[in-house]
Amino acid sequence: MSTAGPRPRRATIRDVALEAGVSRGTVSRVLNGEPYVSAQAREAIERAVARVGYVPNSAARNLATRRSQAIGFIVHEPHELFLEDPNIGAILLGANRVLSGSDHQMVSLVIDSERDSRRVARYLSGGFVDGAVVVSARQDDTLLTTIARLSIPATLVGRPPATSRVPWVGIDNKGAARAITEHLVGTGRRRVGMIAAALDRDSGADRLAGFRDALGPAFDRRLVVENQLYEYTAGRTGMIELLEREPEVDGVFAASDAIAAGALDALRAAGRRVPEDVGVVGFDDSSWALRCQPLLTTVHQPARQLGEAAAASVLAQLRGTATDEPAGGLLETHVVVREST
Amino acid sequence: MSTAGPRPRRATIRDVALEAGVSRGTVSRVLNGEPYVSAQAREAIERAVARVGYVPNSAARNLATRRSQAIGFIVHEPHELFLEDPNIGAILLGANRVLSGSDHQMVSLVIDSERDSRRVARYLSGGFVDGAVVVSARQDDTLLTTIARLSIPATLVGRPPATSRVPWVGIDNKGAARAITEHLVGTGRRRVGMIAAALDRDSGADRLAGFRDALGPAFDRRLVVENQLYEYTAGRTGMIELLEREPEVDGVFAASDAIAAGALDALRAAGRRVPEDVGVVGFDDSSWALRCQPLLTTVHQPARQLGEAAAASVLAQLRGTATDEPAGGLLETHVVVREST
DNA sequence: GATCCTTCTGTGAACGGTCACAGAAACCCC
DNA sequence: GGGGTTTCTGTGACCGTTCACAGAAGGATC
Repeated sequence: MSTAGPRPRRATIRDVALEAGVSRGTVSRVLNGEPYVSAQAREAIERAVARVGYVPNSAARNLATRRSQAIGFIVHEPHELFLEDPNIGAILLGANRVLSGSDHQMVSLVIDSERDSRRVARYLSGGFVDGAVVVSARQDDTLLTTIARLSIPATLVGRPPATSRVPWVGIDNKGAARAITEHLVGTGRRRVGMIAAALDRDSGADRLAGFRDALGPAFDRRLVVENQLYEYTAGRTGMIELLEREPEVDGVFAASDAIAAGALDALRAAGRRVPEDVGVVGFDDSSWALRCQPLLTTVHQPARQLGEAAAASVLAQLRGTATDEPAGGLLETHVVVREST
Repeated sequence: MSTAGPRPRRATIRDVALEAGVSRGTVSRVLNGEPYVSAQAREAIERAVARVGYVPNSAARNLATRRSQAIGFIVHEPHELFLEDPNIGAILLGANRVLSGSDHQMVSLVIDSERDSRRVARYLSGGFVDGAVVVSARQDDTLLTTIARLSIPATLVGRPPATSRVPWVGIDNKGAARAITEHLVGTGRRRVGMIAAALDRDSGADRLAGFRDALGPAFDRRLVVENQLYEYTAGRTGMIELLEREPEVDGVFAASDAIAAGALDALRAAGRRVPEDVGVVGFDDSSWALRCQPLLTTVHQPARQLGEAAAASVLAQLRGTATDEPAGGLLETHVVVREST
């Protein structure tokens, strides 16, 4: 297939008007479902649209309305994780469902470097999107500053820094972490460790805080292994590290299901039985949890609903119907007991 | 949709012209890096751009140039798989790399129902994208018809139906399947089965054909279990089914790594040792392969490069520099021997 | 029958860029 | 100094919509 050639000119609103014997204005009104159009004109226009194969030109509409009908879905994670993490995936699906339901296009943007960050900032300023859902922003994210400066309607998934006034949706990571740690301790574990991750984000920091809370005086800093990311390999190496530091460990709270899966494999390789020798719990209740052997006890997090809520919040801001509480909404979590404890 | 509130008016090309004391035309030329602009004017304009905080308006540019600077990335799979399948993810990353490198925005579109299909068709006709990369189209896909009708530059990942003249990139699924089956047989297996999937697509059908080829007269239809999708659970149930049909089975070709991972878990649950009792091979060399215990022998597929090649092909079509061979390019694959055989 | 709604329609001016064209300025060569 | 390039600049038309405004037609009310 060679030359792009001049694409065949497509039918415009004028062609439709001509064909239907009315004016552009009337056609526009029909297209946008406005009242005050006679049934007769409406019908003629609909027939004309079909006959000339008219499709609205979005660029022209965007220019005239100064809106793009697109919402950015911004993820601040390495590209790989964006695809691997089922949690982010579920949030994305939820957001997409709500957005496409209200005739908005979702545009995914991944930030994985300083360069990406600038590119995305430029993209946001360029009027490509009317609003944005921001996932896993860091506490010190420059993106949040950009958004505030441009006053683009945006909603965060996860708790923003205290100083920020951006709306958000999230879960009570601290409370949930406390709950699942208490469950773990409740199965009679004495030496409980944690494979933590992403401490530069609210989710990571809060999960560690909840863990510490639950253990109280029994908390031992030595039994906490820290990682950058919520990922499988971090679980594997983290577990090996933990076994070295404390061979007697009999309980592990992994900061995510993927980490737990890695930890389970490391434990198996080390000849420990789960749950007999060591109890393991995760966080997320993502597809990893059901892929584990044994099936993972974890915190169910309503990831899809988080995406839906965030998208709905952005749309509400766009319509100007946002309730005026800048604070965020917390969605419910609960502990799901399976076979690993 | 009610009032969105008047966003603060942003600087336009006219403001820049005024500020720099030149005309719109000259500003436009500088912005697009055209020659024939004096150093003096160029400098004044660059300063003015910074001073007024000018950002080009894409809708206006798109309208005038009749281009959108966006390329669709269309995946015809269930939403879940889109996120779970690391193979698709790698293709996506490759495509994105090439596209963002040449200043195009990639827009992902997932088709998961007849309704989605229509929505995407409308999207394509709406001039939202200048071209498209299409992944995992079915053999009878109506999408291909739409693309042909609109004559949108597009490239398929995977071999299209014989009748279609759309450019494509892919791998030799049949040859690769034959090669890995031969490897499996070469380790002394006598009763070799296959967990096949996605037979309605070229990849699935070709992998089965290659398997059949390799076995020759030893091929036994009874030892082929069929599934809809390339997914973990299909591997698990497929393996159980296979063990029921033929308890003596000592070799398994899984149509994807995810399927192989499921098969491995089912084999472990059934008390079979891998590779001692049963040899297992997969396909893709995705992140699943390294997550398996034992590590999976598989076919390495250059997924990322497939994405890059497909994107490059679309861009070439857009520029009109496409070589005039409508046929596709085959990328190399090779067998990676690890621990499971 | 004059007045006032309500319903419906057409028109011109944006929206913010690009592009072709015309013309000015500078340079070169005889 | 006249003619021909080459380099640089400004202008008006256009891309395909929406939107505000003006005005026509018809019905109800006095």
